[in-house]
Amino acid sequence: MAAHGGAPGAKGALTPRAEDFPRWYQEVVARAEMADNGPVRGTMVIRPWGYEIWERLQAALDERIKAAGAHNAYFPLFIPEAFMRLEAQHVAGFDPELWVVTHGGGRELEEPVVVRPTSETVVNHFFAKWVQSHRDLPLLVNQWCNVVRWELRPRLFLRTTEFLWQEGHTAHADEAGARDYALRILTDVYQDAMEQVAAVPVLVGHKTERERFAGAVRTWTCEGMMGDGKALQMGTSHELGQNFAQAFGIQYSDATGVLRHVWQTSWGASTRLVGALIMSHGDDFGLRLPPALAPVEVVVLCVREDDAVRRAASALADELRRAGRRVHLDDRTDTGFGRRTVDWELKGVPVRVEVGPRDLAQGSVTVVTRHTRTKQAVALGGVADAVERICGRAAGELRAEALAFRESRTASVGSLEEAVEAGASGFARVPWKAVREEGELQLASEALSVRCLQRDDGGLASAGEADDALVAVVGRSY
RNA sequence: CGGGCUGUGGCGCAGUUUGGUUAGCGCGCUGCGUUCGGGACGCAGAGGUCCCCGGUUCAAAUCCGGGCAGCCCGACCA
Repeated sequence: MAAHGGAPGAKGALTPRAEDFPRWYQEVVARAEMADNGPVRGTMVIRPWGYEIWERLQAALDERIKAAGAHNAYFPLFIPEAFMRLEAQHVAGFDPELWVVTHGGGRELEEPVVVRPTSETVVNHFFAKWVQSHRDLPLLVNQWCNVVRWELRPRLFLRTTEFLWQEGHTAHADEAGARDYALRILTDVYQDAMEQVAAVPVLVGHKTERERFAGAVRTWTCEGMMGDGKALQMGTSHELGQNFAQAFGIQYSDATGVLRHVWQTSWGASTRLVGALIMSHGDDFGLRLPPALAPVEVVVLCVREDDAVRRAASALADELRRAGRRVHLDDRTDTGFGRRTVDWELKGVPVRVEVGPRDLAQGSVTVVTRHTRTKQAVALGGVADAVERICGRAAGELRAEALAFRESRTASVGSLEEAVEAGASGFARVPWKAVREEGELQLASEALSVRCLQRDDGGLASAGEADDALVAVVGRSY
């Protein structure tokens, strides 16, 4: 680690990741002031530091979703229970997770109302109304909202009863149109935002029948590896075929006047991504944020109470702001220097500029890079450049580190037995032929699952390509 | 829903076995002062239905009965 590391084992330090990863995670969430448990079991209060990170992720996704041609809309929280029952697999998939409102206005409702676990059904109810002609297609809609699902074992950001997400719903004239769009969302929206913005490398592929979304014909997924070697599903894009179109009667007249059912997709990514960020990049000192997602990119810290220090720090903060950075000036005099540095480190602020009398005597300041925890003396005139350089490199370095970690924990094997062994600490790449449905059952008994199927070179299967030629990525998961 | 464990200031815990004054400790919080180059220190404070209900007893955080809640591990999920 860095030569200037904090006192190891200092009271109040985080539990080391290697000692107890889940505990480390909880402590980071609490002490970086990202979230709290809500009063109703499984609910989550997202605090400003966590929410601002989400807002930046959201902006990155929203921008890409719009670039893919979809428009935002909003559908209601409440869904008639009858809607949920229209598509058989969908019902079966979600039934155990539903929250149902039975009372309103002090009376029992004649027809219970479901709190949306996803909006598939309401959206399609309206698609049936809006789609009449081939000229109405493709219809590309996205919504940002909360959804609610019964959860047995909640964990902040990763799995909560209520969470925030984006759900896209589209209708296309033909199968290829739907399929291409689902893939476009997977790679151009999800994979790109995760790798380029969140700096989390992901594997892309499709789910096995067992892991597929209820009602989909194919589920595409982005899977990341967290700091403990477990997989996290970070975004999914579904080809729905005509399942919902038939259940909801979504039809259009084609150019020859023939009535046809549409082909559809749906896709979602949630606040779980905040958890992915924590677990991918965090270290024993707390969060490490890629600058693009950091609520504060640079904190300018006065080492001690001193007029010259304060003036210099304030001037530097202004200069950095003018350079377009999100800057916070920490000139608190009621909290010790050590405490303040540790707090900013916990929160993952990418760059710390420490201004003290000793620095100023040299005409310089101390610039600290969070993700490497390295310090350097920088001349006052060169601070903006130094910050620019660090922020420019941080995401790439975090991504490379995460990728190297994933590769160090990934083994290519030939048999199910070997996959079980390798999957315990990371990912096992094993021919799907060696697994299949029977193998999946055995994996489940070892707390493992097939995270996705992909080509040996990491590429996506093409239309009509048999799973037999593909590789299964096996691992533990969240 | 099966197995294990725990409920004590905001958080983490001790005390319960063997009932006994005013229920402690660490962190956090408030005030004052000294501090401040990697989680500072002193002094003075605030903060409690000991999960709930009932029972035993002169006396219950502690013993008994019943309830409730939460955590961890297994079957489902973004």
